Amino acid sequence: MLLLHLLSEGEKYGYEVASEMASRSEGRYEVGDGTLYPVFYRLEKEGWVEPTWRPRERGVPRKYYRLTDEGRRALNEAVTEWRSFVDGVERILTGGGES
Amino acid sequence: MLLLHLLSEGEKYGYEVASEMASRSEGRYEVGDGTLYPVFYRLEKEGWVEPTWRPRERGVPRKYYRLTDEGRRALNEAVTEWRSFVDGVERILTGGGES
DNA sequence: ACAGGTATCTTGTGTCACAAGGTATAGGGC
DNA sequence: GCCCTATACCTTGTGACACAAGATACCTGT
Repeated sequence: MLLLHLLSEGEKYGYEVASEMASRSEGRYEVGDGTLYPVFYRLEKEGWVEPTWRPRERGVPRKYYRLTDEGRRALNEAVTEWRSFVDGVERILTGGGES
Repeated sequence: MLLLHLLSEGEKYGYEVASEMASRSEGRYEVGDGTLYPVFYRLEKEGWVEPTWRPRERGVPRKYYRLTDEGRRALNEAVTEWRSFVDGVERILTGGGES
């Protein structure tokens, strides 16, 4: 979901997303690349993102991912589901418990 | 965390907790017993809960779990961590993204 | 030359949620 | 008496996944 969201801001490549996750979360969500790339593959398999290799004059080529329309739908759905989940947990957590 | 919280309301047994999860969440978190019991074992191994077998005049005996002081500390810590996590996700989710 | 940052990918490990199956007791319907 | 359902506990196997570690390759600064 977070990956899809970051891509909704525009085409990005893996390393960039990883850096953004780390900086935006102030170092609390340092997702390693060994975790990141498999997630991209899953999203691609679902048809939610589309990769494009962009060679550069200098440096190794970058694989940019673009969010598809399907992906945007999936993102909205995922966010709704996430918020519902959080609400549910909070309802159990605040329901009658003392501590 | 949810298990610990439910036990913080008083000694409970497995089947009871599963039912409460389902009813409180209005059927959205139906955790099966094949999931539940292993969780109890993990909590017990950490010293956060303590089981007591209570035989009944009728029916199979029930295994009640009680939250320890250690468990109460762990619960508070887990809730704090959970809220921090949710805040972090929300920060990424609302930070500059259009949809 | 070499160290460190950029950039992608693969493999192996351990954890865990869940489904499915097993055991046992009790009550209700036929 | 017999089956079905509900209660109540437990175990095993499967599949998914997060993560660490390692591999490859290019570029920059010292």
